[in-house]
Amino acid sequence: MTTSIKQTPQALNLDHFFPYQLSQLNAIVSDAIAQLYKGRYQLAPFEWRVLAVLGEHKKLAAKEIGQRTHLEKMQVSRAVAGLKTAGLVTQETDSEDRRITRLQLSPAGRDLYQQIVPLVLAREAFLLSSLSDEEQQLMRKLMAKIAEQAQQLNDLG
Amino acid sequence: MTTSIKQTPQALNLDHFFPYQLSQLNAIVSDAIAQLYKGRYQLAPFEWRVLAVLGEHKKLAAKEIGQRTHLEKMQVSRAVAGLKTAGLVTQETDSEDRRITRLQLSPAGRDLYQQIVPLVLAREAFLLSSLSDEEQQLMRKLMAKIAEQAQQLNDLG
DNA sequence: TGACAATTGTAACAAGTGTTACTAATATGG
DNA sequence: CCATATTAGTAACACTTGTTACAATTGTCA
Repeated sequence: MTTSIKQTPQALNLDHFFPYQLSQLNAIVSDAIAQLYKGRYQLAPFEWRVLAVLGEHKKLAAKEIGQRTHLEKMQVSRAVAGLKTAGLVTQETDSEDRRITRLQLSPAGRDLYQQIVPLVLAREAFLLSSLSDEEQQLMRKLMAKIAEQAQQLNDLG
Repeated sequence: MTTSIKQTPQALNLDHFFPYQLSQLNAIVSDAIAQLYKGRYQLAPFEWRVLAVLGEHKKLAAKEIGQRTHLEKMQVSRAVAGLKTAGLVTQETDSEDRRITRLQLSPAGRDLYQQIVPLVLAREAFLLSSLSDEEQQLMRKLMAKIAEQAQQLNDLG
């Protein structure tokens, strides 16, 4: 729209550069959430994500987990390995297609999930608590708009 | 504010979880920018960031670069090593304090900087182009608010 | 001064992540 | 059916990143 061509030599100030601001925000928000599962429950970020989807859906195949978490299958494999070692998930091969392994939370995993989820949601609420409901709505809307633009660029290669 | 205590078992849906949305947005926005310096100029993300601050300020110490880019000193060291190998920065030890090495862009580095900056700023503009000026202002304001909340959490440990 | 602490930057190692290759199982199609 | 292709998941390798330890230089205070 407003593609005004400037003659002045363009300068870049990182602190005012949107993608940089975004990555900084993401870093501290991620840290704020990671605190909850890292120290207390010894989970890695990907493990936490896998645990989260297994909490909502029981008996998922590894591939399905990957789709829901947007993780590569290898990342899922490693996260599952960690969670199995910790005794948080159980694995059984599908009886109809033995290539597939069905995963679900163990009782311990479910306990942990039910402990963490309220903490995590409370943090999310705290993070957003200085925004009004309208502002929260708007924030998500604006994020979606920007995501759409970025996706366009990435789709080109 | 609206901290209503719910009795219903809380559920977590990743796709509606704000920190997750944020990390997804950051990922695609980062990719959209990285395209510009990765393929064409063979720069790593940290190298690009170091280049960016050296473009605005000449003759910085490695430590100062770290402060401005929010990178660890080791990350700076490696980025600088890469940039030196590529002939984009020059290094000389400070005459007053020989622990310090003063860094600045080489002519080639400055050329590259001046090529990349317009591209990068144009992408930033495109990313934000579906937002009105007011929305852009608001977006930054909301991001700052959330960052403040998150920082609070992280400062506690 | 001169011994000890602090600072700057890098090297060396550990840990994590991505990429490719592979095994096991199932689908396809001549 | 049997050879080939495809799919699910993992192992093995290379590469990146983080952590710790260190050498070199300067500051500090008895």
